[in-house]
Formats: sequence, C-alpha cells, structure tokens
Amino acid sequence: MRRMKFHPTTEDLELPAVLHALSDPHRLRIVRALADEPTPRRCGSFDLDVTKSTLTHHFRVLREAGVIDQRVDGTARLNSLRREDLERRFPGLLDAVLASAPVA
Amino acid sequence: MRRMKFHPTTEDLELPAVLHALSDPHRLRIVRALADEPTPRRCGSFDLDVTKSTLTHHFRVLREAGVIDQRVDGTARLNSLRREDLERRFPGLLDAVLASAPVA
DNA sequence: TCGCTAATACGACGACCATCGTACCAAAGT
DNA sequence: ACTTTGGTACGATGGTCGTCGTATTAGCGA
Repeated sequence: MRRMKFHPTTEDLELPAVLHALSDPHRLRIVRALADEPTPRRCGSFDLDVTKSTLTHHFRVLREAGVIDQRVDGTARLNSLRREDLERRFPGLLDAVLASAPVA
Repeated sequence: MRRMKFHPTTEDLELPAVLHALSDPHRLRIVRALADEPTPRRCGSFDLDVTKSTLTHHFRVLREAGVIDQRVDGTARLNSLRREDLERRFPGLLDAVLASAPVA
C-alpha cells in the first residue's frame, strides 16, 4: 500500500508547522478522531461540515506538517496519526493536545 | 501595577488560539525566553529582528490567546508566562512545547 | 466499457496575518 | 517644560489561509 508523497522525516518535523497544523478546529477534530480510533480511516469518514476540496486541503496540511500518514488504498486515502514520530520529536505534545477538552 | 486589558480568563483559554499563538517562530522565542528567565521582562528586551510595531503585534497575540500576562510599569510592559493557567487548562502542553529543541 | 466512488488539481475569493512606517502617547528624568 | 524612553494606534502592503466550485484522475465493480 503505497505512501503518498511529501511526508517529512521524523527529524525534519518542525514545531511551528506542527502547531500551526493543529491550530485549526477542523484539523484538530480530525486528529482527535484518529487518536480515538487507531484504525486508519478514509478522508471522507470524518463528519466535518466542509466540502471535499477543503477536506483535501486540511489533510494535506496535516500530512506536510508530519502529523498524519497517508497511504493510497484503491481510490481511498487511509489516514493515521504519526504518534511515534511525533512523540520522539516532541515528547508529550500530542498527548497534551489530545488531553484538552474537545473543541465545541 | 495595573494589568493590561483583554486577558482571557483561565476557563476561556482556547486551544486553537493558543496553538496558533505558539506557531510563530518569533512568538515561540519570546515564550522560551520568558520560560528560561521567570523574571518579568520588557517587550524590548527580547532580541528579535523586527520593528517595535511588529513586536507590539506579537505580544498582543500572545496576551489575547492567554499565553502571557502583561502589566503596566511606567512606560514599560512587563511580560510573564501564564504557566499555572496554561497548565490548569492544557496540562503538559507548555512543557512539551518548551522541551522541544529551540528554533533555529 | 461504462459508470461510480474517493479524492486531487486548479483557480478564485475574501479574510486574516506578519510586517513596516509614521504618528502618537504616557511616564520618568533633567 | 522639554526630552527621552518604551510602547501603542493606525494604515498600508504583500503574502498566506480557509473556503468553495468545477474539472479531472485513479481505481473498482457491473
């Protein structure tokens, strides 16, 4: 199952980019959902009130910041959190973000 | 020593706003500096290569997100981190951010 | 082959952002 | 009162961001 292009390596993860990726409520909801259910999920399976193209945009921001991993599975893209990579590079950061109360 | 206006209360701190405030390299450097030296510091005492008005902008973003506290002391503004408030609202978040390698 | 599905590509739009320059203000020192 | 100091207010500018619509592509199934 092929990996999509432009995933930063673990060492290349940059804190400002990660924080910016997480600073959008929609993207934050995606990350929470991925953390709650560790099974890789399709882009369309997140109940966000935006169009498909906007969704594509948000997933790209998350991927290029190194927050998520995207793999090609037929016509779908399977998304998963890069928990280990984030933990190695920014210990405790993701857990702290996930621990805060869900966004309204 | 009077507090400046528009400090959000602890309960009103919002994660996206805090993450956005921390996602700028200049502001990140300010926060690191405030964490390293807990004595309240003047806005001008941070060695950032931006003009005064830009500096004012960054400090306002940090204050309105609830990351820092700004008090009026004569002509100066004394800045300090809202560590306890941030810790209560988003446990571990600030420590995780500060623990990561400094920005180049 | 002919759709159907899931997502991307591209272009557009308004909003916001970081930055700056200039003008201004308030406190402190002389 | 004048000057200096530390910072704010305001307006402008160029760039990025979130959003959308439309067109397009890749894979799957009938």
